[in-house]
Amino acid sequence: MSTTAKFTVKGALTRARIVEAAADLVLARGVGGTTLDDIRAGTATSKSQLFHYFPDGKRELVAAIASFQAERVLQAQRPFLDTLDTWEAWEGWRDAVIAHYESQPHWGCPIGTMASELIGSDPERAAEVAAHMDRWCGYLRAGLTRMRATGLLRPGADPGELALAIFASLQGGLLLTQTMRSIKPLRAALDAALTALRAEAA
Amino acid sequence: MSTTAKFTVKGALTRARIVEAAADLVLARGVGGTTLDDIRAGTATSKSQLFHYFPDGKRELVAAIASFQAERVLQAQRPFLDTLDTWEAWEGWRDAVIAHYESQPHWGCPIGTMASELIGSDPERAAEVAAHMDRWCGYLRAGLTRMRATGLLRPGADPGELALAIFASLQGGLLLTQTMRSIKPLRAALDAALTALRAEAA
DNA sequence: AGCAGATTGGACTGTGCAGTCCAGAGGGTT
DNA sequence: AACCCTCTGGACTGCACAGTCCAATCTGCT
Repeated sequence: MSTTAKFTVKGALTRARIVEAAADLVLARGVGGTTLDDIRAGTATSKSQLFHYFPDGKRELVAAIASFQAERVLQAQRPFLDTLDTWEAWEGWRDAVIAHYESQPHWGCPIGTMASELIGSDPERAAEVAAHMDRWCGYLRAGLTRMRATGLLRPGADPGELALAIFASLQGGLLLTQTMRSIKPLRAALDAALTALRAEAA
Repeated sequence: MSTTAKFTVKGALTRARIVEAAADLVLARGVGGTTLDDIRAGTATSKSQLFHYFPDGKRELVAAIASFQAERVLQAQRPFLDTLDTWEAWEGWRDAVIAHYESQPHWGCPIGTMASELIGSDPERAAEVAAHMDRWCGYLRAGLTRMRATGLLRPGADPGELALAIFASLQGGLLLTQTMRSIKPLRAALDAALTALRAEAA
């Protein structure tokens, strides 16, 4: 995290370049469908660089990609993500999410897709990815908790369950968006999720 | 489909045995994480049998597994799936879905997981899997269409969008159920989806 | 300048995997 | 019995891939 003494500026730059390009490749072809040689070719680097910056090989690279994608996707939801305690913020968030995924060359959620793929082949990496998803879902829950505290949600509402439900709609919508090659499912899913949320209004 | 003249009874049995065992392996470890040797070992068959019954190799086997899993998962939703035109039927369906996935040794949706994994590495197979998902979603839409016709849903409701939203909740709930190793997300997602559906009541 | 460590190139290794092939056993039809 | 087609066993091939290694170059520091 903070022990960055290992690389020079140039090195850190190269490392970042590798992660970013590799992230796109993995997003398009999946973890299993992307080889180190693909990444090597896509970044104009050599095998030794890959293992210089990621001594643990593909595993470590995959973990770095997951962090990078998580950061990117959370960033796309700012500033709404941090202030999901009004109805307006939720609407804004919904629009930001749709706009972000609509703009991506390849549809589908980088995080959810990786989690789903890795869970069967590399549970440890899958757990790391799942942690990013938890963090993400946590923002939703935090907003809902504040909404209940401020009386926007009825006292009996369960922020944890609601956050899970909304997050599930998001992930499922993205899954369908990917398989159907259309943004429609995501939009329908989020609209329905917010409708369900409104049903918990005070 | 109907041209079953290729195999004897014994052969068809062996083939079915392979598909069923392979389906479990793939469900647990993913397509990319399951090798033909794993399947060979798990079914006590030989390499030549695999290619005898699936001349196109792993691709054909994967397609067969997808069909098998689709059939199995649709079957678990009967009889509700065919009569989703009352509120009671939707409640029953919800319970049947949860009960089915709760009883599975490995959580997660066999179909959705395969679709997500294959889309990056084998688009043709992914399209086949997506077709199964469309069929599935079609049952939901058909029920909603009848509900609108009988006046249970308001005339302005869009059965297609609602079906997509509910199906997305289901798939997303299963994705989270898989990563979080708990049935809770699925239950929360389906409850919210049905709440949103009720909001469209006439 | 000269050293040490960071950085890079690319050939090489070992293995795990899908797919091939052939020889042989089983079983049913005449 | 003789025949043929289905079914089965398992060795073998070829390749793709993750990971290793060493030598060369660059960069910052003194």
